[in-house]
Amino acid sequence: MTERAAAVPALAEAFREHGFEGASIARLCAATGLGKGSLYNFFPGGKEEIAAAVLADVGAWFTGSIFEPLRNAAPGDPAAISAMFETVTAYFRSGRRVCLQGAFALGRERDLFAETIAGYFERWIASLAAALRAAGTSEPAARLAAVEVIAAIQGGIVLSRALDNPAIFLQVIEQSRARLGA
Amino acid sequence: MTERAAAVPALAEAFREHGFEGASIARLCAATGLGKGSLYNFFPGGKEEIAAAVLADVGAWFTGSIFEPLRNAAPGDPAAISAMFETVTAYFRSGRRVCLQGAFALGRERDLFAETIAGYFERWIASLAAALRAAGTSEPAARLAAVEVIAAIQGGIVLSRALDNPAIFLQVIEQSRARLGA
DNA sequence: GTCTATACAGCGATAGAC
DNA sequence: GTCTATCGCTGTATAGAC
Repeated sequence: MTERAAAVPALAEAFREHGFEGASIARLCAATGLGKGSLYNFFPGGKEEIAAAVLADVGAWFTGSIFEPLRNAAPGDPAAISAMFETVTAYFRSGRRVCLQGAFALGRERDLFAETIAGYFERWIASLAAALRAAGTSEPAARLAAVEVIAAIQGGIVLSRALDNPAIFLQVIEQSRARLGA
Repeated sequence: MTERAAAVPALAEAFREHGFEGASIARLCAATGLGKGSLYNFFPGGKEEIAAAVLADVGAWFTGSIFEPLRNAAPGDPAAISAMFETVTAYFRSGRRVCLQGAFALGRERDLFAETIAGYFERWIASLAAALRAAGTSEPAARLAAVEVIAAIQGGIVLSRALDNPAIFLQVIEQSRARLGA
């Protein structure tokens, strides 16, 4: 693993905590332990390239840990969907941890990374819809349900952070899970 | 007092479009047509006082236009809940317009305005739950459903902006509405 | 009360020593 | 490659003229 790749998780966390604008180069250096020289050596494109690398890394993690397992769901078995809820709950720390793509979607940064953000959610929707079809849901209903569940997850993060109460996130997850019979 | 209050809607829109950090004093001046001198005259506390005034104004609008109508819901009649969905859809422009309290909840600004943000969502949850009870939902189920619906609205904004597709917001609204029988 | 000028800190980014 | 120094700019906020 290159040093560049090794720094990405810490960079991601800094963006999650401070947002795109709030994550200054100085803070990114502090978060990684790298000097400005090293950071610009790894990411000549500066902050925008750093954020792009972070989004790509997070997207790859979701693909491997969530989207692909959903696509490989066994017919008639909701286990893959149930696993998604557990993985998502752990990843977002019951709503304490922000979804980078979701947070960026609410700000000006959305325009900078529009395709990346849209692709992330499109892949999530498509793979969850595929798992729902495998579990027995009809074609049009599967995509509608997938959109509803992912919106619930995003809203659960917003609401649990707003109320500073992770139980809200867990409640929303359980409601979605029950709705899907997973 | 009057001129100060008159500037607040434009200030709110600037915060919605640029976020708390991105809404610089210069941009707030441009958005209102006021000079820096006037802005600091109206809001001696600077940006933080401006944002607080904006949050208070938005909160008051929601109280009068959404929370109170929900609380005044006629027993057995879901019309007030139905009206909420329509008002919310218009206010958030089918997800094109960001929820200030929701967006702030995802960033560092949350800590600055924690009580205000929490109060906004608490009042929304409580008044929607009251309307659901009036419409015939049992006590514990009403609050659970209220949380779920408000999370869906917030997530619908995130998702429709991420996919740059207002139809996503409208779909989520319709699903919530159908679920509540409104 | 509103303007312009300005103070001072922090920003992203670059240059040059090593 | 990594450091420090620094550039040019913009940020918030204030001071003082009018």
